Amino acid sequence: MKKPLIILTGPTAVGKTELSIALAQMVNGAVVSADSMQVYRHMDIGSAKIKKEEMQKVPHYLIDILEPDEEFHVVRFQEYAKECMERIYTEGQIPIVVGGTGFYIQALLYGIDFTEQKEDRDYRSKLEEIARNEGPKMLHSMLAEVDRQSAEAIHENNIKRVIRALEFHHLSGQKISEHNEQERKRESPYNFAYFVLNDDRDRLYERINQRVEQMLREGLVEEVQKLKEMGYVKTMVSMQGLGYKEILDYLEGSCTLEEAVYRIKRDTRHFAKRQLTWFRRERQVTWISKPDFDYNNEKISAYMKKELERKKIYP
RNA sequence: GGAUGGAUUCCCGAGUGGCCAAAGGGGGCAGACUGUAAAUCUGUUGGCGACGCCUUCGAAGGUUCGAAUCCUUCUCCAUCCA
Repeated sequence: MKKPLIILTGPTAVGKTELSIALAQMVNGAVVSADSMQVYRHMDIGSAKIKKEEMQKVPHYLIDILEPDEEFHVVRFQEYAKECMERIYTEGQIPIVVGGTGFYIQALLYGIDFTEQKEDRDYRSKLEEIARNEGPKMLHSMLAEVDRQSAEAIHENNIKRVIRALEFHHLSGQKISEHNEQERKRESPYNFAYFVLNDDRDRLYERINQRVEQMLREGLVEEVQKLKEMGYVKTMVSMQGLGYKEILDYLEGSCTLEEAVYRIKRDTRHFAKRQLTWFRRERQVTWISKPDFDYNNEKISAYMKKELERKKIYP
């Protein structure tokens, strides 16, 4: 018997958080955050983290679990999320995965196997050096030699992914392309509903712009200043988050505040678009277009409930 | 009133007789993605019954086989002189 799982996702700033509480209360759910930035403590404003009082006693997991100098990635997410879900099931609740990181959601939903690997820091930096000194072409042709298929699929300029493919081969002796192909065939071990909340593009972009302004009013600059004082620097994964890297640039004097804000807005819009591209590709998703429900969360909740009943997820 | 510089495709901006539907950047749109994913990367961007045709480079005329590019007049903008 597959266990129930509800996913609520969508592009950034579409209104997931607000809806998640209504949903959780309706089905006796607990929220598992699928967000690569909200895991970090001291990063509240820029990551649009839910506030304690907004939670309304709905349990939330994977928020504020790491310090900003700690590394976080899919594998860790997958591991932690599974643990949280076990606990939620034993409490007799339904896990609701809420967040915008599609890759994380996929890894959890399909239980993709990343095969435990220890890192080989040296090999990696060797590859990075090759890319720097001899150019991405060189690296790409190295990949072509060991894994033709991957080389064809990955553009030579995408150094990060070329390196990962090379690293995968180096560490496991296998081709990542073959591994991926297998993983793609997986069936989800859960009885799930995958909701993607969406809005008209224009409205979404407008909301993003406004939310950035709101963050500024709430003290985004001060938040980043504090992080900077705590010793967190641009190279850390956490500081690569939207809103953080740009304000850091401003605080270091390499651009004006106006420029930083412009870039945050623009890049957040781009990000939202990429998220949408990802969700479009996912199988078995239920799209929820806000205008179809007159922007009324009660109507949306009622629709979700019907879907859950239809799929025998709840009750 | 006079002088000079400018007006280019959604925006900025190159182009100064044919190789120009027009470089480059931005923005938009689309896509990829399996251990950094709020990351990283790719494609596309005047219209169409598309190896061809049609409409675009402030406006109207003109020169030329041929004009975004040269000439004339006009409109608007910027700076300077009165």
